[in-house]
Amino acid sequence: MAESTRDRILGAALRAYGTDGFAATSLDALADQLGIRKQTILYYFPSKQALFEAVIDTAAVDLAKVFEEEASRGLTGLQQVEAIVRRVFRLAVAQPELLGLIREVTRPGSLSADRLVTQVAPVLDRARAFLQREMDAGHLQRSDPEMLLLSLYSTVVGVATELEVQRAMGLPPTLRGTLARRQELIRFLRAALEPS
Amino acid sequence: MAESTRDRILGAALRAYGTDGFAATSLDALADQLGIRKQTILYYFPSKQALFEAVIDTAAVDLAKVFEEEASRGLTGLQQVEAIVRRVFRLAVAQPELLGLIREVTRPGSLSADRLVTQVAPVLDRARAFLQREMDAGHLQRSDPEMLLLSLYSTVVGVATELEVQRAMGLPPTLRGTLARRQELIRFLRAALEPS
DNA sequence: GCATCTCTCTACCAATTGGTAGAGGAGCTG
DNA sequence: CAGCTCCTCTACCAATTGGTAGAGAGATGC
Repeated sequence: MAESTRDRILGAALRAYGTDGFAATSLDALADQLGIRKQTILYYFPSKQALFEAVIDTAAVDLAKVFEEEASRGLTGLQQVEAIVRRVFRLAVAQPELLGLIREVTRPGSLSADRLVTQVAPVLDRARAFLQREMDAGHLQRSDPEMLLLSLYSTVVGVATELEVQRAMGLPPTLRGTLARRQELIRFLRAALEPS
Repeated sequence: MAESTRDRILGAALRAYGTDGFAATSLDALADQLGIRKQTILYYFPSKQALFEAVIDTAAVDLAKVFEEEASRGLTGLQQVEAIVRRVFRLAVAQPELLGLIREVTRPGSLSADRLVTQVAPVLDRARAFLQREMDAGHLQRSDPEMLLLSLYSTVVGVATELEVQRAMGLPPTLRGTLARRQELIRFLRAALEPS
């Protein structure tokens, strides 16, 4: 069965909001892109805001699934961290708009941040518990797991999504360049996390 | 002498663009905020886009000055890195909209990224040279300076600006919380950069 | 065959958008 | 005083915005 209209709208909206941002994307532009009328969008989603929230919800589910999947392999210490980093990079290449949406939603003062955040909270809890456990087991250098998690988040998402900054530094936006960056990031993280 | 109208406009625009984003900020809203008419803004800046570019230009100058100032103290290795981190955090507290603007401008696919980026390029060059030099001198763990710089950038700016993610993790957005985060980040970076 | 439900459309609308044209006041210069 | 520049304003405008009302087409159920 072909993709339903509703799903096509959600997909296009995710791409647009995750790339150009919510405010910069009009319903008309979205509809044009899909070859439908704006009123069709408003049939499925009662308002632009409601569409945004639906996009966030589906993105949250997708993200949670990705991480849940990657975390349930039972790896330990740095191996698990590396696996997650690789997964995030795969996501950044395959679905950059998903990480772009996170960036959009987590803008300081965002009203919709809670919506994403409460749905991803279990993933964060799990991650924090993992870090704590691995520190206790001596597999990772000991520090505050909450703040370490924040540092990890910033570093990984930043390196995976800061394409313009990378261009500014003269780093090529090619697949090969991305993989090199991933490799270097893993080295950086290993140095920071390996128990001394 | 009181602040000129032009400067007041630039200041309000920086705050608005750096917080709500370019697309979400109308000239009318900006004018209301300043107690003037939109046409006064258009007298000083021929278009909304031109205003944005002027904001970027002044922000670039400010940013370059901040880093230039902090880099000219002749510190070495981790001390210099720490000093910069502290400075970025001071900026994040005193002028969050400046870092917010960076975030806005460096959005993937941004058309104005070049404008900021070419002006800050000398700072990046200097930073890269510094890292290279310090690695050669054995003050920092050896790695690719370009990619290390990207990791550093992502981590520092992320930890300093990802307020919503921090709230999501239950980290308090207080000054004390921010300082604790800075401290933890420095520890993280020290672990990653200290020569073994 | 008829009614109902689901979906997409045309036709509008009021509000807001960025931008133009030009009036008019304040202050300086001759 | 006359003329000029600098600045801020009022008065508009066309285009775009998110959203409403409701027609019509196709499938489904009785």
